Amino acid sequence: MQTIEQPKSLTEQTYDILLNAICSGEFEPGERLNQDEIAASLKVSRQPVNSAISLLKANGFVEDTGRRGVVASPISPEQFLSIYEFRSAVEPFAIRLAHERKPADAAQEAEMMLKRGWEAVRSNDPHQQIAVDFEFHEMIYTWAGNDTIQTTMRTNWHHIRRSMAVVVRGVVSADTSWTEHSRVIEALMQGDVERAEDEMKAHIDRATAKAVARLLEVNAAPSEVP
Amino acid sequence: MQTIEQPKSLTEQTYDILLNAICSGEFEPGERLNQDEIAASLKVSRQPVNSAISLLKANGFVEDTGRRGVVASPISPEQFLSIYEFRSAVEPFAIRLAHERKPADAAQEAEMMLKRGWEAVRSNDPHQQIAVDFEFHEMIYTWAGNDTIQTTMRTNWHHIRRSMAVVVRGVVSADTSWTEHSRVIEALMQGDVERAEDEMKAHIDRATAKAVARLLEVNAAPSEVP
DNA sequence: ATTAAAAATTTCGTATACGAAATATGTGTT
DNA sequence: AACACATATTTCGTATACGAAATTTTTAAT
Repeated sequence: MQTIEQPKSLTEQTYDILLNAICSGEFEPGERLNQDEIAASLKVSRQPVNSAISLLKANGFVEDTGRRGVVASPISPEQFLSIYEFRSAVEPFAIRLAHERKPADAAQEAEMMLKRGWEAVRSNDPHQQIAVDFEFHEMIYTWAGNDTIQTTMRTNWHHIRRSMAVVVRGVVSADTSWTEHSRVIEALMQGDVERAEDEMKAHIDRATAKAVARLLEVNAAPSEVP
Repeated sequence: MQTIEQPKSLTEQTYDILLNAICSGEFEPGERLNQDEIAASLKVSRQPVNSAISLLKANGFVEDTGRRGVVASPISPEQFLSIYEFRSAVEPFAIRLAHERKPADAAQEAEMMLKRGWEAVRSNDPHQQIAVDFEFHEMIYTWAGNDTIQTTMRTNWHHIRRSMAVVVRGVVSADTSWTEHSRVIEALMQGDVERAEDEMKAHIDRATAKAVARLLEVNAAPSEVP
């Protein structure tokens, strides 16, 4: 399943840079992406920029407007919710698989991860918190040994990250999140799959609830008129 | 969530054509994709071909070889299994959502779909059977009203289709499949979610078992020596 | 006849060029 | 001033061009 490690092409590098720019909010939802400007600022030709934009479009990070060019996709609460809903089924399933397949040193790995999680909480850096949060869940996916889960969730995560960065501006109560992560790991290490699944389900549901609350809060706030 | 309908660009058209060529087995696993040849045969320049290949790479249908260019990805039983495993969690979940959200005319729609399914079985055309099978499941995803499920599954389905066409060569006992589909719908229409979920789970598990059996059968057959 | 090195060819990634459609600017009319 | 229409400019998608790396073919040496 692993591909040969190639030095990244300009197209891929451009994709990574643009994806990050979109997810971090440098491009606001609805903002147009000008190929010439991007090419100039990255000091590449328009060719890799154009290709990268096709990739972004395929993954839903930009979209056509019916006019010229593309814009960073508007963030829809619907999409955000659909991802969380999706996770509420997939994450507990990943736990079940992880229970069956986790490696011998899973406990140590988990301990280190939880430590890093709490460090991130203390750091008060939202970007750091979002990053480590994903690493925690990715660790579970890896234990689950199912490549489809891993690939699928990685793309979804970028969408979540974007919503967090752009709409919610910051992570949603990272401290309670890591308490919940700990509970999941505890149950999993004790071999109690049912409880581990339930804890994960509860974790996702609580995260959803909080995220939705923030979303409504932000949407309720009056937006400036141009 | 729906994007504005644009007349498809050459890049997108090329992507669709190549994806289909790969999934139908016109390009065998491991076979190289020559950009010049493809461009010439489609009567376009190499530019859209190059872009399309980037898209295929991102979705795992072709991969780098460490040498020049890309090849149609080898089909790994692992990937095939990982998709089925994934489905065994997602499909029952889609049923649960569909139960809550299916439209008023779901019953009629289902009836027509089942009818088409049986027609496909009678037709004895594997391509037709694979296509209608997907349509059935896609109908459920649509009822489920979760765009992430729909998008994710569409890509996965191409991978499944490819395995079917290239490795398994034909659909796996389509007739029992539609008996199972009928059972799912019956339970769903009676409002018995639990049973509908179980039937769907059983359906996927049986499909997996059959596909795996075919896979082993094919792999066991001695391959010709060059 | 093998093998090694050199030269020629292929083929990719990326840059540049071009035409068309979309958008912006200007000009004239009322 | 407000609008209609013409003209200029921008910007995209795609074609073509170019340089470099990979691959094949040729040539030369043992």
